Amino acid sequence: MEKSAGRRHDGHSHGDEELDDRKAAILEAVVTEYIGTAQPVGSHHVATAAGINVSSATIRSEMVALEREGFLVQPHTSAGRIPTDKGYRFFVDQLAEPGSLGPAQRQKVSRFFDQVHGEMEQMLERTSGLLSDLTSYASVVLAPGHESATVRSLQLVGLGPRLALLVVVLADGAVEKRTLDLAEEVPDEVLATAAAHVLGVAQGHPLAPAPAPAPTGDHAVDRIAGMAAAALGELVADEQDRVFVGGSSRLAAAFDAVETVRSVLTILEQQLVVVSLLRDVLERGLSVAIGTEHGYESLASCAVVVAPVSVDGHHAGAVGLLGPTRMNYPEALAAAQVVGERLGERLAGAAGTVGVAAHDAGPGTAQDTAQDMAQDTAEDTTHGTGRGAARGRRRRHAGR
Amino acid sequence: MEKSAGRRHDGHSHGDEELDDRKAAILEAVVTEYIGTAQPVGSHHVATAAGINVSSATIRSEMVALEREGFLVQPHTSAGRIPTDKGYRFFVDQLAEPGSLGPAQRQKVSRFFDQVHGEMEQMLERTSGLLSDLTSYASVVLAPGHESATVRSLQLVGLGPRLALLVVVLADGAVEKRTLDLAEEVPDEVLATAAAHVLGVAQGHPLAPAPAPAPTGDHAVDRIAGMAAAALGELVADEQDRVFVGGSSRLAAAFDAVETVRSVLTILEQQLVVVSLLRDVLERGLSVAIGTEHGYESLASCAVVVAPVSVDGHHAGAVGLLGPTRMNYPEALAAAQVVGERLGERLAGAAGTVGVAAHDAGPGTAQDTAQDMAQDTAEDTTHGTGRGAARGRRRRHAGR
DNA sequence: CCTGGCACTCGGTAGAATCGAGTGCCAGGA
DNA sequence: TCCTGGCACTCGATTCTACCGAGTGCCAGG
Repeated sequence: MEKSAGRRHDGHSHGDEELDDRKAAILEAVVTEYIGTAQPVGSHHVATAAGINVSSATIRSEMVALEREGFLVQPHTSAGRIPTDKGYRFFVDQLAEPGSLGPAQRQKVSRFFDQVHGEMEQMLERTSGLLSDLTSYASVVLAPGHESATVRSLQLVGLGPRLALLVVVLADGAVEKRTLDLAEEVPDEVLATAAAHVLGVAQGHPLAPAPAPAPTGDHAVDRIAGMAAAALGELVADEQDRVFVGGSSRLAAAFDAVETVRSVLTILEQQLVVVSLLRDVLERGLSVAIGTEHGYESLASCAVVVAPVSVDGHHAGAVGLLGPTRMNYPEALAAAQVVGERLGERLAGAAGTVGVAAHDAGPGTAQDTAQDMAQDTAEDTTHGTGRGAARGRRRRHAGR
Repeated sequence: MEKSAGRRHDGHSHGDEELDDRKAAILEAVVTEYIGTAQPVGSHHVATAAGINVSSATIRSEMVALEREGFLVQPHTSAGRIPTDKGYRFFVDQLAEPGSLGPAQRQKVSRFFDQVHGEMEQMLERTSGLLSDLTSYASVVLAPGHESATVRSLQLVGLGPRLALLVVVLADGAVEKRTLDLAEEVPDEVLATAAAHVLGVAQGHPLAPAPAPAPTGDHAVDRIAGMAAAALGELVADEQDRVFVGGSSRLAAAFDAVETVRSVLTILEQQLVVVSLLRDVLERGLSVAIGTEHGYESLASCAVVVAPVSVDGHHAGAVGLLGPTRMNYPEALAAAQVVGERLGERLAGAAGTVGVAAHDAGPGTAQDTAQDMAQDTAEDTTHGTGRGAARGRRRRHAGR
């Protein structure tokens, strides 16, 4: 082992190695084939792939090199090759064509966003269903936090003799609530006065821990106002990250080991984990995390595709896809990208000026929108690492 | 086949047949063993089971009869027996001892309900996690509908120039909201007036389609009031059934065929189906639906255990468990029963007088509560059919 | 009516044989 | 120097056989 005559065009060998065109083509063929069939790919298959014009023997020797460099592995001697995580990574960064959605899918998306209605929670939930439908992978939608949304309205509603509900409406349309145990009977007028008082302090500011309410003369009012103010603070801690998971049944189809399915489902159930997973990946500027690139052991056989949802320029949540490492990256990336974008537009519209979009837009309109979207996708899709990945490289075998 | 000398003590033979004690004991042994091991049970195993004092040969002949009558099946000749759905049904109705939770589990429940806090959605979600933890099955919590809850407060909050949010607070503490596209700019005062106007009509009544608001003089107010009233009607249709599913990863452990897992997960994702499933089962007065007893093909290998959640005497939602037909019925029934009851109490408390329970109740208190609960369970648990199932029958092998 | 005994069934396991996809290597040729 | 066809070899998957043993149905005797 460690044959001395290593074939490196490049001096350094950490991570983002270069591969000559032929190796790259072979790697691409292997990945593509394996994604499709889930079977180890042999040299012969690669030789017959489009765009490759060398014999299987040559391919074999190249494969040996690719294996030595960590892009491929053999499950056992005398079997075909399987891509490693590193192999997938190279594929995603350097090889995969942007890939746009098929027309049917594009139409699905357009139709969805034309027709979806209802409040944010419902919309996000359905969006996750859409993503999962488009791709056949499990999907995750991370709701935008309300960190920056300011308080628009605040109300105290009496529910029982000693029970009241604090209802806060934020500028982005979110409604938060919290029951307050008043400990003694409080007349409605006091509730109203206290609410008005707290609103005076909080209005226009984002939800934040306990903005101290200035004391009035009235003891009862002050007490209630204090409680409400404290509850405001708890609200922000309480319900900040909401996650919507869709299509978890797809996981069962994607993995054949029932144990894998179980462990992945377990992760998906822990919303905290899902949130930090998506956050981590996004923060590192990635849109794809393959295998062990994120830190979660039980997701070692999974890949995660994430796309940000931006409303008016700044990040507000994210959409993600969770599938096997042998997922169809181009498609998944395109789907996440498009849905994330459209969702962002939609959210901006809802909170801003446009309001609920016209239902039943005619087929003509839908068509146009789909066209725009296809454009966007083909041009803008940037998938890959944040570390200045070379873009627009290579485009062999032009004709599929 | 169709041996003429059928051994029926009883004349009629539809559904709820009687079994003599020995057959019943054998059936019970088979079910118990199979639930534990998931392996076909042979006559020898049954013979060594507690409470059975006949030879394996005798058991074999009894088993033949049980098979002929449809309580057992053989996967193939020369294998042990497996209970049929009918076998499980008999077991649940006639044989299974009520079964209470173990002390550790009881404590878990008590602790949970002592500590849980936050708003209803969050509580229900966690409750479903609790149930699933207790039993290792997937759990479903059906949120109480707001059909009977009356409107307490109604507010229109301006979000943008032509956008407002209708916020309705119901007497049970639920908050419903809906964005309204106002089509033109409307000053806040008009929104407030319109809201007050609609509230005058709707307050104290349950949410219902379009309670027509009487016209005032002001055209703008009337227009907004009309929109708000219409939105009220849509609210009731929109968000009526909320379902919380927990522990779906348990399904992967319960079934070994990945295809089964997939199809069950698919069902769980369709909330409508889950809702009507639980409803159906409850309506038929059952607390258990085994195999094909409910109509859903893809759940043929599942059993569903349901317990009602009643708040102040009337039904308000339900809790359910979904597992393989070879589930541990006594335990599942007890868990669902207890959690359903406690959840009901808790909900009644939240909407009524008690308010948020004291946190950090000392171990003494928790202990007492657990005791009460155990009592309740042992005495009251009625699991079985609505068709006047004979209760308190049979109790062989007293000493376990 | 129960029981021990007996012949029989048949799924599951183990081992041997076979198949074939795929490999590594090498000598010959462009 | 690099590619290619050829060849021996590996080894998982498949098939076949034998065999074990859990479990059965049946029957004669208690």
